[in-house]
This record gives sequence, structure tokens and C-alpha cells, in this order.
Amino acid sequence: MSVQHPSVRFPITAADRVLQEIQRAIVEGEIAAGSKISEPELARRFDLSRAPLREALARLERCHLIERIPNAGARVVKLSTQGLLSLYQLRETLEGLACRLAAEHMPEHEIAELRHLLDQHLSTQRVREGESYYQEAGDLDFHYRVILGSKNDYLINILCDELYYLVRMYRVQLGMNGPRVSRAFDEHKAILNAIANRDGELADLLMRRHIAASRRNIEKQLEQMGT
Amino acid sequence: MSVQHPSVRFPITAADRVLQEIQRAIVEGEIAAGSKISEPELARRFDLSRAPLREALARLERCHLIERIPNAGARVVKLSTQGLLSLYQLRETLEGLACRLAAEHMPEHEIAELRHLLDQHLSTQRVREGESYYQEAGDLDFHYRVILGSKNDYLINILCDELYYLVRMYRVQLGMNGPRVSRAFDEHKAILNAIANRDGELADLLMRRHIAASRRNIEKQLEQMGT
DNA sequence: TTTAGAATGATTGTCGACAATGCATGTGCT
DNA sequence: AGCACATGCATTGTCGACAATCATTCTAAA
Repeated sequence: MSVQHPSVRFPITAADRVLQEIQRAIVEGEIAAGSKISEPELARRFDLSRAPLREALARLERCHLIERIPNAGARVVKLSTQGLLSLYQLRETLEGLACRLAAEHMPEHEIAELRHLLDQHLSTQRVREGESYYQEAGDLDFHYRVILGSKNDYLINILCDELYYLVRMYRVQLGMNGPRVSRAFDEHKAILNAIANRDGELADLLMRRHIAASRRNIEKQLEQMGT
Repeated sequence: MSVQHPSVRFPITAADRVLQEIQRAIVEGEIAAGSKISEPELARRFDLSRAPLREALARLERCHLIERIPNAGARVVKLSTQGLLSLYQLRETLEGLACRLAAEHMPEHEIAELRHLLDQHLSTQRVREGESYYQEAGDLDFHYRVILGSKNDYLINILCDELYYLVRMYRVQLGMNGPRVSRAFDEHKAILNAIANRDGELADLLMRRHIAASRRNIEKQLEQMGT
């Protein structure tokens, strides 16, 4: 069901392992947004030295989950309307590009697999109506494959390594669900058709709209919470 | 003449200092492209421990100047036509976006400063005809300010921190000069005018063309060298 | 002779301790 | 009372050494 992440090679090193754990903890809010990060504390908590921990922190900074100030420490990033706007502005443009490139470079068999994936989603959608987790995983899975289909390593790196977890953090902590769940499938289908028809321009447009709609949805949630 | 980089805070820590030195060395080809990186060797060369050096290597990986394989080591990135194409595809889209946002968000005084900068370039251009270094610095300076004018932190981070040095590496090692030098100024001027007129769509288009032209120029050089 | 495997060497990953820096509390002066 | 400064503490940055892993070379068997 889920696709393996390019950079999420199996946790070879201890730093890799603790990185994944902290990533999950931050994304799911287990470590509160805006809270201070203490290296000695985390080192004790995960039972390892500060050396691999600092390596993990460096990568957390890379994917914008924490912010470090030299000689002062690190803080978990704070969610904000401004940040969400900036992030989704980027996603619109970048994933639009990814779609256009995917329409050019995605091999036929990958398109077939992606179509198969959407069919699976459609069949499970009826059953799991309202359960946002599966929807989210499926949605991200779709976006993932399109991005990988672009065959542009830098683009893949930015979207799948550097922005991915932050996007997930917004979606998890603000709760991406509601009536959009069912619409997303149709939009995915339309995007896929455009890619299959090798119509990069249309795929680009549809993806940008798709993400813009998603942004407005989360923005609404954010305003209701009154941040 | 040159604008200070957001992330290039003054080398507070030793890791910061050595990072800048290695960055320069790689960009200018002093450390050959494709060569293997030896941690002990670099540690001796820059006279510090491996701890800050590894911190620097982590950041070098972040800006795509080296590639690391767990438990195996790191290699300086190799320049390739494919890599250049992917990189400039991204730049076209991203800097286009930066222009559109700059047209919306750039305050008047920054636009005035940018216009002043271009006048300076025009006056020094006659004198330094053919000297590619100043041209390059000036060009990058212009792009820099536009990007900063977008006021989108993620976009700024990607373009100024993660892709900047790689772009410079291609330009330095392949030699960005020739008849395009004079044209670039006119294109900059046109972009600036679009931004000043708050015409984001036009600024976007002009910047994408500008970068596409630059890409073709370097591509030509690369083919002649026969890589 | 070729190939599989083991030993060797070097490199990376990790650890614990020390040094340097920043933050907070407390003190003295205006 | 309020502010500037000094002191103490906690945290971060750096170091040297050890452990684990990988690449290479040498050996031995087919």
C-alpha cells in the first residue's frame, strides 16, 4: 500500500533509526510544536550518544522540522498560517512541474501501476469512509509516485525529503479530512489521465488546482482553531 | 557589491568556517569533481577534529556538492549534462515563482536598490568587459535579491542554500562567459521593470526565458568539452 | 587459471569527556 | 526602584579514542 521513500533506506546507522523516531514524534505532535530540544535529554530518551543524535538533528533541520541557532539550541518548528501558505505555494509550483515532467518521462508500466493503485483506493474508500489516516496515506502515496515519475533527482529530493514531513505535520496536526476526501480521488484520477495522455500542461494545471484546494481546506481548519 | 547570504551567517562555529572553505574548494574545482572524500585527510588539512568536519559534510550533502553512502564514504558530485538539465529545469520554475512573488511582495525601496544595482553593473560592464567573474557575481547578486524579494522562506532556502553552490559550480567549472554577458543585463532590466510594474506573470515568464537561455549557453559549453 | 573465501587494513560510526559559549540568577550602583 | 554587571549553571561545540563496517589483498581449492 505504501511506497518506500527514497531517502528512507533501512535504518542502517543508529542516527538513521533515531531520526525516524524523532521525525514521527514531531510530526504526530508527541514532541510539542515550538518546544525546545534538549540534546542530553533526547540522548537519554533514545539511549545513545550525542554524536548520532546531532547527526539526526542536522537532518531534522534539513526537513524544516526544527530550527537551530548556533550555541543556543534547537526548537521544534511552530505551525503558522504564513508557513502553511508559503509551503503550499511551493508545492503547487513544484508538484505541478513534477506532473509535467511525469507526463513526459513516466514509463507506461508505472502509469499502469498508478492506475491500479487508484482502483485500490476507490474500493477501500467505501469501506473506510471518514478514516483520515488511510486517505492520507493513499493521497501521499499517489503524490509520491507522480513525483518519482518526474525523474528529476533534485525535484524528488526537495519534495520527498525536505518538504514531505512538514506537509505531513500540517495535515496530521490540523486534521486533513472532511468532504474533500471523496473529491480528492476524482482529482487524482483526472491528473493520472492527463499524464497517461502525455498532456503535461493539463497535468500541471490539474495538480496545481488540486493542491490549492487542499490548501484552502487546511487553511479553513487553521482559522477555526484560531492560531 | 555582493549581498550577504542568509545562511552564511558569520562563521560562528569551526564547522561553519571549514564548511565555507570546502564549499569554495569544491565549487572552484580545487577538490576534483568525482573524487573521494577522506575524513581523516580533510581533518588534518583544515586542522580540526572529525566532529565539526562531519557536520560540514552533512551540510555539503544538503547542497548536493557531495554524495554520501552509509559506512562507505563520500564523493564529490560529478557534473553531467543530465544533472545540469535537471538543475536548470528546477531553477526555471522556482525562480519564475520567485519573480511572481517578488512582484507581489517586494517593497518599493528594495526595488529601488535593485535598480541602483543594475545601473552599477551597466557602468562597470564597459570596463570589465570579458571578465567573467564580476559578471557572474553581479548576475548571482541580481538573482539573489529577486529571490529574497519573494519573501517565501522555503523558496529562499532552496534556491539560496541548497541549489546555489551547485549552480555556481557548473558556472565556474564550465566557464560562463561569452556574448551572453551583455544580453543578461538587458534581460535583468526587463525583469526588474516587470517586478516594478507589479506584473508577476510577465516577470515569471521573463525569468524563465532568461534561465533557459543561460542553460542553453552552458549546455553548449558542456557539449564542446565532450563530457 | 579462476574463483570463492578469509584475513588485513583503512575508513566510518559511536562514545565519553573537556572546552567554550550562552542564559539565568543574584548583587551592587545610580 | 531600576539597570548594569558579575557570577554560576546548563547547554552546545569540539576533541581523541574505540568499535563496527567495508574494501582490498592474499590464499587455497576447484
